[in-house]
Amino acid sequence: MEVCALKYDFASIEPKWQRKWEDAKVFAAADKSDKPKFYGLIEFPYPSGQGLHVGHPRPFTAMDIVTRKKRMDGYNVLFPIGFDAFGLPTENYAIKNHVHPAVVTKQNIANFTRQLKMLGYGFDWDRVVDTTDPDYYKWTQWIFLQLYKHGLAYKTTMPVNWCTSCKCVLANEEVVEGVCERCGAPVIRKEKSQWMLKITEYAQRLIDDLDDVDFIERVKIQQRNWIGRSTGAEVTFKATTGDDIVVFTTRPDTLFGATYMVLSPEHALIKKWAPVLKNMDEVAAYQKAAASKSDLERTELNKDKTGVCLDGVKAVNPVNGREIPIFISDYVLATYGTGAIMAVPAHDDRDWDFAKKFGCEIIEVVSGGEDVQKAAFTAKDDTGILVNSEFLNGLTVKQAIPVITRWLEEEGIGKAQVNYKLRDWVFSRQRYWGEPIPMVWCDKCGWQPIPESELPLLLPEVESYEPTDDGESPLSKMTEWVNTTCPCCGGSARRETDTMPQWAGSSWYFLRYMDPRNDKALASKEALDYWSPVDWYNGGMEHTTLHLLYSRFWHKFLYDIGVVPTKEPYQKRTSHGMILGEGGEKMSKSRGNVVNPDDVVKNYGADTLRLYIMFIGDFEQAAVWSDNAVKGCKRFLDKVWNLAESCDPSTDHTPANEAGLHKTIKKVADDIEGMKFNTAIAAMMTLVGDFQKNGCSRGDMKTLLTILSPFAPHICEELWETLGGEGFVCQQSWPAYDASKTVADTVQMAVQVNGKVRANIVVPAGADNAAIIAAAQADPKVQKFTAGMGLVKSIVVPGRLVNLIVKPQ
RNA sequence: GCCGGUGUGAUGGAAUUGGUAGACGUGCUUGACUCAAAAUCAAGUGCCGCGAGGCGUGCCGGUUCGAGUCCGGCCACCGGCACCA
Repeated sequence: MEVCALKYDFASIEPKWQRKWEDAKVFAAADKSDKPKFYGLIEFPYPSGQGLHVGHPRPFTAMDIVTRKKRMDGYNVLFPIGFDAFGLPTENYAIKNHVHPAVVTKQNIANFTRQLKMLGYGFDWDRVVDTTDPDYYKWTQWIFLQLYKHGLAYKTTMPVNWCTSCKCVLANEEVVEGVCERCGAPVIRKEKSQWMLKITEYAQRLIDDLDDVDFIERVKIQQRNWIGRSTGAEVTFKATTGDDIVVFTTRPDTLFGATYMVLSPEHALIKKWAPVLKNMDEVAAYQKAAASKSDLERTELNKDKTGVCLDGVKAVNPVNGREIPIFISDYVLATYGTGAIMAVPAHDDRDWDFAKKFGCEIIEVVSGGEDVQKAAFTAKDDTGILVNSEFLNGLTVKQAIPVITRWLEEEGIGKAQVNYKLRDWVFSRQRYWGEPIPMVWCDKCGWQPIPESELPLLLPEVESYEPTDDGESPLSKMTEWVNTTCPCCGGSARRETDTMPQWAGSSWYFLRYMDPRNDKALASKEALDYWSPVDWYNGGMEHTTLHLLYSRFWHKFLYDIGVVPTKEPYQKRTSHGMILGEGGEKMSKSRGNVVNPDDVVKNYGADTLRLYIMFIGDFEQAAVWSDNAVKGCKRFLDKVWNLAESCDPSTDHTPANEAGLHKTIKKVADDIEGMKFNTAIAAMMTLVGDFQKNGCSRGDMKTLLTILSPFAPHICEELWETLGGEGFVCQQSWPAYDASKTVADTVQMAVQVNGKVRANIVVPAGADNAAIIAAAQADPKVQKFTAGMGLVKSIVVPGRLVNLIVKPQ
């Protein structure tokens, strides 16, 4: 990166104003104010050892611009920052370098703080939170206890991801395409006892309340898909052993076409049936094979259906009394619905594949498709008509579903049912660097929460941060910490040694900002009432189904127990595109295309970096970093600097600039609100071009500095001071926009003949259509195309164009 | 397979939502300044054509006085989910 000749000394100007802002506390939010409040939020960063990369400044600068504008509009603004500092990379670094993770975290936060201040963000630095601070995680633990007390936290044995090489449990996010993210070894499922949070209890509300918030549509869609609601029916089949087999189906209308059943390999009935199954050896072998399969083997790589038919038990189809075979197969998941299905091969692709392989009967019950012996007919709309289904015959699919559902209810063999793909949240990690789960196991009393008065439950010092060979948390080796007394009976008991996942601290941090030093509550009622909800939250799409969903869940719970005043935490959610390295690839150390903000600031200054990162393209789309294009923004700031030096101090008014100035005031304001930062900057570049042509007054310049200041705050403060402006430019009011000032005397209009542009004419503003058409027809270039033709029709779009439709006479 | 998104000059991207396609930036060309270079300033820059003019927003068709924008049918790339019954 080459260094341009210095036009202005950003290296001394920028720190100067950062110091002045901090000394004057211009960005501190007031706890009480007559002004309306505005709470702008960005996702707090994970303080990694690498420091900020250029991906961070995109959302940060955007929200900094928005909040600086809101202050100028007269709002009491809360724009906070903090650090989401628990997590694996820090722990791994600590293991490798034999440093305490807390020490590493402290260093990293210091470096991030330096970089964030270097970029001139208007954060309220008095409200910084750090999720690893005991004064903070005390309340994370407190929320967990409330969840437990309300029956939303429970411990259960369930299959988890297990890395065969690291011998440790992995979070879903740590499993990439079926292998361990760290070592590349295959990941299998292993039964382990885990703390779980009942997010599923909130599934419907998490869908419904999306209607009340202003989230960009793709976020809503992705959340709805992730929760995955489907409606259908539960139907009970009788087995020949007398047992009930309950299935979930979205297509109860196809019940007459159910020719076999499939249970997941883990289904509880199989154990019960073991004595009567003639091929139990084969069944057990299949179960074992399925259990040791990785997710990858079980899904993507394994399109071929496998399974075993149970020999000795059959099921009875309740609608027609027919005996049908029962299989086990791993294409039926234990964790969805009831873990059992009725198979309708004529109208389900998966069942059809299975039926073909295992020779099951395929009976058409919905007509309207191709031959069901050749392919399944799956249309759910009104194109299909029920056949071979007795009392359903002749109905469409849509009509048949309520009829059969009512029938099932009347017969007592089924009911309408809703299912969700969303699973409960696995909340345990066998790791050191996380919040200890404040629970105690007593052999007599079972799991007991520790008393709230004992919070925070501090993370103890340990010798080694590595998980044990059998995948237990490092805390399990701390016998003097683990061994404790039962809060219930006073007998000896053991502490939970698992810690919380990284998502815990980030699920409520925005509440702590409202009242960050409170030691009586996670935040005071007054602060929560005043600041809630977050007015505008911008963050990455990658957090849509994890952080964003988790924090909405916790917030709804806190609302239910009367802690927070709103059902939803965030009123508005937007999302930015990624910054890619040169060549259009993701920035990564291995590709060597990482851009360090420190270098850019050193060479061009923070204002140039801020401006460029906002000018780079559509905020919501991915954008490719270009060292070259940064220069354009530097040149623009140099021009602004030169103009301020050469502007006419004797006047505050230049008639030639008036219309452009007012148009730009409006354009920039609208574009900030609509996150179209790139076109806002383009408009200011155009205005500066006009200033260069027309000359400009000191007043013109001061107005420009005011609207440019949210984008490039340091240079604007400096020039504001030079031009004799009062106070800080960032504390000025946004300039008033006067629409009447933008009206010109004449307008240019395009003239089309038969839809093609042939000329441009200038007409007085407000000319009537007849005059415009006459002027158009009088233009020599137009006459060339209308000579000898008759005017059939004319269309006038005021201020834009006139279209003459002509035909040979 | 399902759900989203995107496709416009050499290039990053604009286009008041149906009204002059290519704003603004980069790059490139030419000129000024300079011994020279950088920086800066000025002019030019979608394609074909000397010109008049013609052609152009992934492809094919449609609606309209008028389509990048709307409708129908394809193609390509990106992101998310994925045996969810």
